[in-house]
Amino acid sequence: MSVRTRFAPSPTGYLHVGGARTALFNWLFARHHGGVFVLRVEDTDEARNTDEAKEAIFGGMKWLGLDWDEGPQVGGGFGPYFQSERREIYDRWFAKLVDAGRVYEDGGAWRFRFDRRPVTMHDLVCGEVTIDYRDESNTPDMVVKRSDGSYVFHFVNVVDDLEMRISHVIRGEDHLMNTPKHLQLIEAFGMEAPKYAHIPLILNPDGSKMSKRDEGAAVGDYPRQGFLPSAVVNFIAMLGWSPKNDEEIFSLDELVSRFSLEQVNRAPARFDLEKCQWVNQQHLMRLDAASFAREARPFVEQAGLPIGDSFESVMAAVKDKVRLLTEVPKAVDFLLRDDFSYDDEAMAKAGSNPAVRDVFGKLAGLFDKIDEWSADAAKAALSEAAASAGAKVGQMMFPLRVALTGRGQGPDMADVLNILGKQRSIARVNVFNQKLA
RNA sequence: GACCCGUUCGUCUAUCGGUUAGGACUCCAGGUUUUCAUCCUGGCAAGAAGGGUUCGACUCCCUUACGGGUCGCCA
Repeated sequence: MSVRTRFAPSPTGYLHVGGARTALFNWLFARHHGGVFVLRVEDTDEARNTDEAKEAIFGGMKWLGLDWDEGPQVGGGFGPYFQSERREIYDRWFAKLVDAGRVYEDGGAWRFRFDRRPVTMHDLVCGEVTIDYRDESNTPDMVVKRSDGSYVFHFVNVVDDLEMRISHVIRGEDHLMNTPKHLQLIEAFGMEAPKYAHIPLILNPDGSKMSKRDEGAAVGDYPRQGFLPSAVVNFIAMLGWSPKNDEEIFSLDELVSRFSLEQVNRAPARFDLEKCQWVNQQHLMRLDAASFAREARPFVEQAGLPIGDSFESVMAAVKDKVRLLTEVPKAVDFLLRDDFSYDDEAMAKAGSNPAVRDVFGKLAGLFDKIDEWSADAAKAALSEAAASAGAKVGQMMFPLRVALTGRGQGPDMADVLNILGKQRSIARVNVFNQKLA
């Protein structure tokens, strides 16, 4: 039996992390088994559907790298993939229920008559779960067709899974109690049910259910907050799934080869933004310099900084120092432009050593005498200046940092010296000396 | 309220009856980096509670507590 999974969002809001993870698990499962991943839009609630939401969902999935083999924009042999366009198919399946005598009219709507017996499902994550349908108060016959003629979720969802030959339904645990209903419907149709896997929900840090508006909930916010899609995917995969060992940083491809439903946990997990950022940093550090520069560039441009010839080496100098891409502009502005400001606190600290004036007074001249500029040569010059002033070179490194960058922290000094080069270094030392005076 | 699922450091998790209960994030201390970050070392920190079963239970069973979910002509 070939594996066919699906993600079936309703376009009533942006893509949130819970939905994204459901999509991810379906996608990973399909890719792992060489199967097919279907995207189906459940847009039966016309009042709440919006085109923006639809675009947000498509865009969010593409950003995460979750491509679909069948669905909107790509087509497929089991379309249409918008439920709003599948009316005739539903009418046909509804007729089967009528013929079988399993539905009855109630107030203009049509209800499905449940079989009053215990229903057992074999969930791939939760195991065997039995719901007793003899207790009618807890399981009233459900409406499958509204009085306005439209069909409800349970009906269209089941019909589409059947029609689209879905083999595995991986969805949030909030659907666990719906499954017996779906099983009864499928049985009434005389069809074979797909396998079900209900994955635990994602909670807020305080344990409440994560929903719209909660911090970190909207996938659409992640790109501009400086996250890499591979990091977000990695992080949400670890919320409810574990490789069962100590590894925790994975690329999308690595997740595909390792993923299995047996490794999905049963307990809900809380969303921890701190760790998500740490995962992002790990992914950033695994990028090669050119890729990092390409990812960071839009953020640097948006901050209004000039992209010079040294851009790639500048990016390489800060690659391992940021958690989010949004931190890049601040980390490199003094390398990309010369009209930066000097931090007062750093200046005060740098100037607190009385030897600094003497040392730096000589430094520009020594720099100027260097024929072949390099970080080592510059440091040697600093050593010489320090020695002649009777100061320790180690104590001059911080002042040098302030002189060249205007602040007390930043990239490695060797990187700064190399990127700045001789003339800019001399100019900055001169500016520094004027500020000291 | 009824029904269902769940419960290991603050958080994400490992453990398939016998372990000093491991790793990671966060935090703290020390080291390296002449700053910060990275990195290294160390530290704080957990089996919800009570009963069973067993030579032995975090692991199996029951009860309670707590958390989450579901009970729509929403999806």
